[in-house]
Amino acid sequence: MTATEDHAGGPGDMLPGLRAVVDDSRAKAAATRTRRAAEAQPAAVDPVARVLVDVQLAHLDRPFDYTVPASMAESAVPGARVKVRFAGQDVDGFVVARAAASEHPGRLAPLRRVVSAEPVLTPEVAALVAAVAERYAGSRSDVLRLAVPPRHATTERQPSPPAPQLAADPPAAGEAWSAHEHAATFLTHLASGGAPRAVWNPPPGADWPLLVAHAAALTVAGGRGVLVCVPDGRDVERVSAALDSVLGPDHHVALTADSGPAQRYRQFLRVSRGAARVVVGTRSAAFAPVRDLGLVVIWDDGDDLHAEPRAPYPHSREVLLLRAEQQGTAALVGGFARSCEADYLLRTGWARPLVASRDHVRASVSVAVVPGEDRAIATRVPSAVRDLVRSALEQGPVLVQTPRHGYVASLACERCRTPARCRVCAGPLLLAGPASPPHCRWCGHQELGWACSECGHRGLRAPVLGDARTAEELGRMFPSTTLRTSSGDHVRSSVADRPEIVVATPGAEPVAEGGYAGVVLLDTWLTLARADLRTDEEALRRWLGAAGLVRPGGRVIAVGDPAHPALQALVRWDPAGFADRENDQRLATHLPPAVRLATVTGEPGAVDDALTLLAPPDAAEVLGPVPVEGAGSGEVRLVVRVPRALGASLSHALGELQRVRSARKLDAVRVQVDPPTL
DNA sequence: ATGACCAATTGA
DNA sequence: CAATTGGTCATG
Repeated sequence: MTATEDHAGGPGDMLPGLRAVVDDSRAKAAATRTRRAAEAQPAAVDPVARVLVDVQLAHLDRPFDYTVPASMAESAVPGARVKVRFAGQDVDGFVVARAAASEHPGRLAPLRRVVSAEPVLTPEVAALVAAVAERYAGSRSDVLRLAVPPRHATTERQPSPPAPQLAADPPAAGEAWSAHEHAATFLTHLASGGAPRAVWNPPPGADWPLLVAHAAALTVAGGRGVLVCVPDGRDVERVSAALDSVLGPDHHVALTADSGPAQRYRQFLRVSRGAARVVVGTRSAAFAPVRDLGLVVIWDDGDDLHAEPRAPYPHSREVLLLRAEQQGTAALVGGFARSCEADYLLRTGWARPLVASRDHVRASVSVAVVPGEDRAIATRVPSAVRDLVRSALEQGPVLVQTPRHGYVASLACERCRTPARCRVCAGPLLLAGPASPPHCRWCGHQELGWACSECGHRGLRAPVLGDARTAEELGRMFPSTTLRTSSGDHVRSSVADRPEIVVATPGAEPVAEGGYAGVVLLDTWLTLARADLRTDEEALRRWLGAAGLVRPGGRVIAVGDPAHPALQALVRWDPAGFADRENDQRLATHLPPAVRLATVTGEPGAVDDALTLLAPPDAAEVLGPVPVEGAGSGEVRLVVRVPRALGASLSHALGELQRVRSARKLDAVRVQVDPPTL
């Protein structure tokens, strides 16, 4: 409507209803004019907003300046979500800072809209996101997606109830930690606001969630916040319960992937608003905006669940260590096992060991290894194991750990034991389930009418079986004992203190109230049979994880080769010595963590371009490109490694590669720094 | 990415 | 000589 039309007829000519509409539209037009004017008018104080725009392109991964309209002066705070015009499009972004002036020589565009004045990206987390992006040669926008959960407007409108008052007297942490040498020093520093850093290996049977809760309570009593990262939801539950028992209810939040968007955002806001000072969660929690962070804890850092599967694939341990460094916090890198990376922290002097004395460990558990009996005998349970189970059942529950289905080695002829091989490619045959035909592990060919190449027999046997068959076998051996299984999609979180047998796959072991009277580790040779860099480290981690659930004075028995170094480390309960020796080997063979290693994967042409663009440090070793293993993707992979001290320059070179590649519109390649497997 | 801009190339 | 295409550059 134009001004002329506006005044075309007198108001008296109009019907009352129509007149109201016109008045209303006039008022709206006026309001629009004033709003436009206000927008054109920049804010009186700090009229420049530095904005991180959510754009995928690597070379645009830096802040851009916008003017802050006066109307947004109060709401466009650092950390707020905004919409801005960028390269002709409306894109999302975060305000990372406000400034009095801009370095940018051209005209600045105004912020389009403040989506929410809630400061969800704190300066500390923004700095962490930048460091993680740099470390993993990724973009900040990718890391931001991992760090800040999606907004939930309804939830945001609700206030976050503050945590109740702390009990005046936090329970004695020193007593809980008394089995550990040097614990008093560590805890004293922690309580007084210091930043002690430790690699922590509790003795078998230790109630580690309770120890974490005590360390957290000391930190909170000293006026600082705590962040705990654990591998999975069950561990979150355990630590959560321990925190409730030590701190009282409502002092912490639990962040897990499987809560819905509203619940997730509510918990996030409780943290960012300072209503809760302690956070426990799975890997995404590593970015939680805990106020005045004083302590970071990672439990079982060797578990591959800590490795983020989305670009740029950061590992919780590295995120937390970067954070401890940036924010000057204390750190606890804990687990029954000691990862090579944790051992490296001790070698460089970055952290100190926090472990129980040998005497205490010896008194806590006895571990034995027995060789497997003749495989022709149709049982996997040697008599020594049977005896241990029988006597342990008189005291309480018994845990039996059995390798997963996925680890089943090749099938063999039922009669002559000749390994069954694929007729197409001679790969090993596997059984996916009881009803499906055997298939080849290499080419996937389904073998319908298999017959043994040696004797012509048509029956197959699996030399090693999954948890269901193990349970069956044990059921026949102990017919009057209750038998439970925990694996795959029916994971049990705990079992009562009753004489029963619990068969579980690695990582799915239930906790026993009061601990297991006995722990049995079956088929250890199978876990060791995988061909991977970390096979031995991973095998020992799994065994220690199960054996750690034993009660003080309980017994552990493993079936396998007593001469194997990993099993010897188990018998001596020596995660430290094992990690140390393993790291010596890594050093000699130029493998992580002694070196920093990265891969570049993609189409052959794209990887070729990347290779010419990459300017790695002089000492870098470039291997490949070689075709990626696994059925015909056609992709190739480049491996680049440098001495550990040059890790940062390698990361930087790879980041630069991605920026140049993206600016020149070359085909994408996937860069992975510290890939968990190779 | 997307759009702007410039230069070289093509067609009448 | 204009129209078209391809490359480079910036994005606030």
